[in-house]
Amino acid sequence: MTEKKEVTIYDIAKKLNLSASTVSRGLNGHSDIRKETIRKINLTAQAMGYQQNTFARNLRKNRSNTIGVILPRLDSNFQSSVIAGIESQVSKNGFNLIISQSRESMAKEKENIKTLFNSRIDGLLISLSSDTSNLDHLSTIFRKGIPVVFFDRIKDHPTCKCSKVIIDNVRAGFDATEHLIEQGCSRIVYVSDNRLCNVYSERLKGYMNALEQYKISYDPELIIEDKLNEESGKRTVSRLLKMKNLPDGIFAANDTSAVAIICQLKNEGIRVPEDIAVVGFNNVYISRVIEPSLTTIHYPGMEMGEIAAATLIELLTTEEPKITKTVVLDHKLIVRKSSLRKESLSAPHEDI
Amino acid sequence: MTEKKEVTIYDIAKKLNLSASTVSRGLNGHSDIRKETIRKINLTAQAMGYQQNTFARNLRKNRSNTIGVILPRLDSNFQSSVIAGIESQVSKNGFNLIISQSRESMAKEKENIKTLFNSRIDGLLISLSSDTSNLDHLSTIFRKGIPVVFFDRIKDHPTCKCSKVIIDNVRAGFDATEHLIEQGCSRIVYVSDNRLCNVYSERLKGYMNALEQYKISYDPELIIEDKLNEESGKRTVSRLLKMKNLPDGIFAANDTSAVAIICQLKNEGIRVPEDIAVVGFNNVYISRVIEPSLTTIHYPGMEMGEIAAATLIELLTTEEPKITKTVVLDHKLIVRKSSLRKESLSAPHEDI
DNA sequence: CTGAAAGCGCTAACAT
DNA sequence: ATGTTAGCGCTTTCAG
Repeated sequence: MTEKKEVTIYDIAKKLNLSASTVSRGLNGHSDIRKETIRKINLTAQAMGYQQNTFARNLRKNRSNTIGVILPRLDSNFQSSVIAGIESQVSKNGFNLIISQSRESMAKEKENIKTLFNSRIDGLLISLSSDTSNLDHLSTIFRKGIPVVFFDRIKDHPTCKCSKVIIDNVRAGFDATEHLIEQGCSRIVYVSDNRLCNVYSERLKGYMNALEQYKISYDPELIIEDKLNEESGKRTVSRLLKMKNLPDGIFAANDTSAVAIICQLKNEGIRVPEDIAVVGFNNVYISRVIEPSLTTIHYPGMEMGEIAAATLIELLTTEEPKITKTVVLDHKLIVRKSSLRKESLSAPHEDI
Repeated sequence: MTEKKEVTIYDIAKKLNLSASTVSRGLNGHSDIRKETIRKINLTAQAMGYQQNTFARNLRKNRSNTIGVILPRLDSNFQSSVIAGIESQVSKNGFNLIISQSRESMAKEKENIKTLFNSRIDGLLISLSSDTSNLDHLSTIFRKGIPVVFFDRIKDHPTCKCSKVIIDNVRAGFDATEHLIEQGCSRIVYVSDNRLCNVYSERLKGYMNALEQYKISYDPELIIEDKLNEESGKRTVSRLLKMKNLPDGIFAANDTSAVAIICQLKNEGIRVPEDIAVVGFNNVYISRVIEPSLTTIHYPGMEMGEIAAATLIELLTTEEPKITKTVVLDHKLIVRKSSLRKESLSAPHEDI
């Protein structure tokens, strides 16, 4: 209830007839303190209820021991599994974590970066917002030499090379589109958010590659760009309905939009997959709940988080020279009912 | 790229021929510095790229200017809207935020508290995990006199009174159950997580009240306790199927479990709402997507977060005596298809 | 209205 | 293997 005076290393030192520096070294397990002394120090620290003052430590060491994370949204199965992966690595290595979300806005991302910079993070993990057009807002971070690892939504900086953890979005886009083609679709719509964002432009590229490989002509009308959220489904479907030739397949660059689109198609009396087959991206929980269940691309969020964090921590804990790397994780097409028009070809599977 | 020396208040002082203390005061808008001097200080601080060193400031003031948040999960529409509300208040008032999740585990919650305590948070916002049986793990927080505000999942402490932001769960449980009764259900199952948690025990109480008011006899077999997640739906349904009398209504204490239950009921060939009507709780997005759409209880997460944060900040910024309060927000029954057996009585509405 | 000086708690040369 | 000393950058009495 009352704010007692905090126990400091001086209090411990006095009690043990040692100097503060010895106590400090002991507490940090410094190698040139006697084992026995270390034991005594830890014991009395414990007994006296000593709690390290991180402000003093950070002030002195000019390090915060904290890693910042910025990602587009927290309320997503996928992104929160990334967080879980990050957290496990970060706490295992004794770092702290500050998490912030950009809500798909570059302006908010800029604010987040400012806040994290002012908190003096030692390193940054970031997955960019969909409308982030450049990395200028990271300049303070780069200028101060704070290591950055990108995951999922990345962008290259002209001069500052950073490590990245990604999937092969071109290949994934190809796989999704190819699957629709194999299911007999030939007028396939691609729905994405801002193509400034690598994941959307690369999935588009994969889509184009598939069309090309299967000799399907490309119709620019079929490329739709909107927010990929719950509200955009209606808009997208109404655009589709206005086309003279109705499409027979939709590849949506995330599950949320695929689900919203399916809901709206059903409202309009259009059958999925018979009239239009749909494929999403991310394999979030709702993709199994919707009817028909959603065919989608799965990739491992937790693992992505773990690897990104481990990569950053390595950068933070090893000596120079900083060597950067790009890790590409595997993805996988999960076939469910929303795209299955030829049951014979491939049975739906629910293994993930 | 290079780690330049940071600009300090001494650098500013030197440039302006002032003392560091004047600069410090000026930067903090202290009232007894001349307006003109303040302006000059701010201008040159800006020009020199001065960034306050929070470690030094915190060390000196023995305050972190940081608020800690602990909640059960981040990957939930509801809880992330609470976060959004918290964030808006916190940043508006110049505090920082550390967010952590307990993943419905008291052990994890204990760790979170330890971490936040070591980060020397000035105040704590917490929604308890479902299996938190007591507040012993908060003792360090209470002992140091750190203000705590509970929201949603609360528990009373024998001696330390705290402010709370909640809904009337008894009433909400009553409303949900009454609705099922009005729809002709008489064997109504109540599905919840751990009843140590106020929200679940109170919703049960509301359920009991409704049964009593409508003279429906209470059958303890119909009270089911499990985790309320995606996996538990199967278990719950298989328990129901083993009953000699199949129930005709289910009140699930959250939407996730209601959805999982509906999916499994459908798998088993049981019709919703004809055979069994279902009501959930929270009004998350998926409740609108599932077929049939889910009747549920809505309550305002964002507002809950805003009020909780504002309450804490008031505690932090005003002088003693600390006066605590309890804010009860309104909830609302959203009727959708999963419970509608008598269309005449009340049409489904989708206004939220 | 402004300045001088002390000190928050810790770590790291530099001694011994 | 341990002690001495200085200083990280800031705020805040106390003094003018």
